[in-house]
Amino acid sequence: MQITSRFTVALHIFTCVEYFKDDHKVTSDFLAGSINTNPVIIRKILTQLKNADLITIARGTGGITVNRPLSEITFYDVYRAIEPVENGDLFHFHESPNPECPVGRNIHGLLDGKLKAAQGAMEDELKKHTLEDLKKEALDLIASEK
Amino acid sequence: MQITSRFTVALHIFTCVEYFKDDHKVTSDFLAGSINTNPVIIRKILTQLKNADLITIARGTGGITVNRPLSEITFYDVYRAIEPVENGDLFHFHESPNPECPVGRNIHGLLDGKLKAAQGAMEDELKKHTLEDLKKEALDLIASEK
DNA sequence: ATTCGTTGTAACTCTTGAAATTACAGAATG
DNA sequence: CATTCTGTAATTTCAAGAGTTACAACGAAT
Repeated sequence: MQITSRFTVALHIFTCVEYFKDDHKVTSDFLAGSINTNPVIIRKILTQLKNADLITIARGTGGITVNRPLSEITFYDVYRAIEPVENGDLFHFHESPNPECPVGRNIHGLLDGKLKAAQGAMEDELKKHTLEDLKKEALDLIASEK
Repeated sequence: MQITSRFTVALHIFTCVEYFKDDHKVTSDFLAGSINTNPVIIRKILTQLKNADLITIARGTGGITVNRPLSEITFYDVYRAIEPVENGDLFHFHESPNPECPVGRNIHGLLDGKLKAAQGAMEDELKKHTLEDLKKEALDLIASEK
């Protein structure tokens, strides 16, 4: 199983908002065009980002405002906003090992810490990158195209 | 989305094999009892572990042999054997961003490295633990129960 | 050689979740 | 109040995990 593409879509959204905010009104329709998906998908993701207090959305007129300086929003913040995964666990444990088996009743205790550590390592890596980095790199990369 | 429980089941299997090998014949039925699932599920996972050359399975008589010293099998080896995830990518990227959009045609280049790094951090953490560690900790923990 | 206990696998169901789509009500602005 | 968006419900499609049944293939013991 993979982590949903809504996460990369969310990062794509932020990049578009920054890149286009002075030239176009950035609506869900506009974003859907760049990302090549359905506007409703975009709106659902925007709602998640809004619920996480990362952005503000203007109704009627349309338009997205980022609530914090880009340098203070990490990939992890976006990841958490998007992944409503069951109590945040990356690894899905088999539900009901047999408590009458010595291995079965201890397997959780044996593995939980290690799995959490692996998940934590991934998340810490996501914390290293901010939307500010992403914006800068995007501008550089697009500039170098020409 | 979460990583399939087949991974924790696989680790459970290895622990059982080591813990019970002198007392019981460890068959897929026996394992299914400890893990509390269906024997066919176990057999499918065993087949994956066999294909990864981690174990040998005796037909007819039943029984599982680990092919390498436990200290030379890491959690990552088991993870790779179990997760047949599309070209090994943890993060699922949205398929077809618009190539006519400057952001759309560059988003992959911008994110791929960072996502790989995050995945790599998680995998490196899994590489730190071997089945030998798991066996020892299991024996300790079960001994401390009494 | 036959029987018996296992494994290997196909086929099917059930459930869940992502993604996409349609439709329309609600809100803001000119 | 008309226009332009967002918010959201309802529905469909698709893929994958997990579980189950059924049975063929295999190996060892008697």
